[in-house]
Amino acid sequence: MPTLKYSRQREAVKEFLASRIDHPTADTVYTNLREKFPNISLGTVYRNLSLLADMGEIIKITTGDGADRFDGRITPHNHFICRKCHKVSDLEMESIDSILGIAQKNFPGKIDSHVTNFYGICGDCIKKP
Amino acid sequence: MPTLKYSRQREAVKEFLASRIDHPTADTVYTNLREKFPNISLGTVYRNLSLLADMGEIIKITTGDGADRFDGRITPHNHFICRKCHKVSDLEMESIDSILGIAQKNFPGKIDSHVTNFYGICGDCIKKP
DNA sequence: TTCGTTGCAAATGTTTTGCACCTGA
DNA sequence: TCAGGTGCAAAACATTTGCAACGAA
Repeated sequence: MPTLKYSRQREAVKEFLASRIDHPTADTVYTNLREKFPNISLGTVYRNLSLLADMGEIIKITTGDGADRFDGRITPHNHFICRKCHKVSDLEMESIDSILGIAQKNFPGKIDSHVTNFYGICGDCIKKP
Repeated sequence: MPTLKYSRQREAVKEFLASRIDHPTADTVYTNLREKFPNISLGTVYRNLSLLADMGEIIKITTGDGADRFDGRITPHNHFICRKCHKVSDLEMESIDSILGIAQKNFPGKIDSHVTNFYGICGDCIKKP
């Protein structure tokens, strides 16, 4: 692996994600960064998102519903995806990492992590008709 | 929603998935069904996979690693994805649905389900260098 | 100077869709 | 008959990549 070099664009991607509590797609990151870097390209955004995710400085969220989303919050937490408005929310909940032990029983490989996404109707959508 | 009509192709898609314990992609389904239906199109395969998944007769698995996969087994279970060979396996484990209650605490919406994928190194890859 | 990074555009891989024809009920 | 299903090809998306120019160390 090559040594990373500083880049304004990469810093801006990270900073932008840290400033948001929603979970932007690559395209949203791109659109917003264009204000500060009018010439930034989508390829650069994808390259940096991928690098940052590999380094563990951001989290990539795959919902299976359109484009991947990215999260600047890296403390362990889970996500909720609304079936109606497709919004992704952070869940404030106690750790469920004990499910790793449950899954590991009788399994011949080595399980080291899990990704759990919860689904349902979000608080906002419940109120609407 | 329109009334479904019988179709040989849809039956064959369902039957093919029921016959496999791995978790084929749409393209794998397509390639295999071509033996029985030389003119079947990828579009038809996708349309039927999508229909069957909506009806709950098969499960769509999004791993975030290449194409989606499909599972003909619909009894509740979880999946393991190997970081090395990217194989998807069924996990035989006790229910972890109690995490729904944990997630629901302090959450304003209505959580009705979860998808949990486990990651690590599978039994086969552990043996290899 | 060196080598990672960027912008641009083209390419890739996956999935969806428009349309004319076919088929089950 | 008629609404749903199919094959084919084109389109739509999301993401990746080749390359020449740029910029940090």
